[in-house]
Amino acid sequence: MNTRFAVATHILAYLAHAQGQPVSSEVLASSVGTHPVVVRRLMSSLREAGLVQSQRGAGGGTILARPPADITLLDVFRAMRESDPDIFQVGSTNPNAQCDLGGVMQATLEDMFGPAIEAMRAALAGITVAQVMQELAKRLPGACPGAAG
Amino acid sequence: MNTRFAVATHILAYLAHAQGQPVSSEVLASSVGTHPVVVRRLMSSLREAGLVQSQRGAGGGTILARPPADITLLDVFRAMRESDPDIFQVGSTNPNAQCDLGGVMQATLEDMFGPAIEAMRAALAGITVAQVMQELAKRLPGACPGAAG
DNA sequence: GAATTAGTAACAGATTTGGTTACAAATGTA
DNA sequence: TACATTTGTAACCAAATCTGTTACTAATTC
Repeated sequence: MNTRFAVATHILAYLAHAQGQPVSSEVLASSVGTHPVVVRRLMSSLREAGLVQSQRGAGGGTILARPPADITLLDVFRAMRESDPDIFQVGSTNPNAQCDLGGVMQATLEDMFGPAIEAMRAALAGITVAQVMQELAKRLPGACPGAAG
Repeated sequence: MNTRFAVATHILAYLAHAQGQPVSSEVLASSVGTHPVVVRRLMSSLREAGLVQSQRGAGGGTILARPPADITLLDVFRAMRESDPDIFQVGSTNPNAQCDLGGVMQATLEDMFGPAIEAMRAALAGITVAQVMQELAKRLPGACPGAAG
């Protein structure tokens, strides 16, 4: 899900840069360096999460559903988690049934992990797509004529 | 790596509970609910990370290489990362070569992710195996006679 | 020398992932 | 209406990964 998260953020930054102009999956795929269907597949998650809106047909494409400053990396992260719901869920295998250490271990780890996960969430929630776009713009001083990628 | 992390922590808590008595991979596997070879495989990482020491032969097994209070979940996390070095590395696919957005995007995301990762690391570093063991003991009031699992 | 235990290679099965093709549905345009 | 464009989605393949397992070697104790 590394790549999914990176690609999703890439896409959102691109859409932010497009300022409301619909962008096709083909253009996005070209920028990201993947197949348009991969982009559309990923877009499904972003759409379900309410981060983007798509329109079919000629001249169609995808736009941001909210201002870039109102979309945080935590939103993106959550959107990606839809299809991968337990990244941070401490996985238990099939522990000894005679004693309940397995279940207790899982619950314990989840509890002890809690603060770590919360810390990460808080940090992610502090970064917006607008910030990512700005940071990108800083590092790409006109290198890509007319497009974010 | 969810399960690997959980199993590793499970093992370390067990070893902490054993208080210096070597524990065989068979016993650990039984507690975790997996195959002894899986345990030994995982133990390789823990050994390389300097968290445990093993001894072959009759009466052999594995013991903690340090006091449980000196082993944090961050240590465990790092040990697991050995074989999975880029969990937090923002993966780039194969972005458009014409403009360098791909590389810039990766670098940017890594930078913006940095604080989030640091926050998580700090939280993990604040939890020791001794604490996990204590927490487990609290929740297992004598349920498992003579062993942690 | 026998028994026990770790270390490790090798393999099978299941799952996941990314890329691809294919096609239906929607939408704008001539 | 007919056509081109674009999304939505299913299906499939190849590659990678992970877990469990077998098998064997090396080390250590008795």
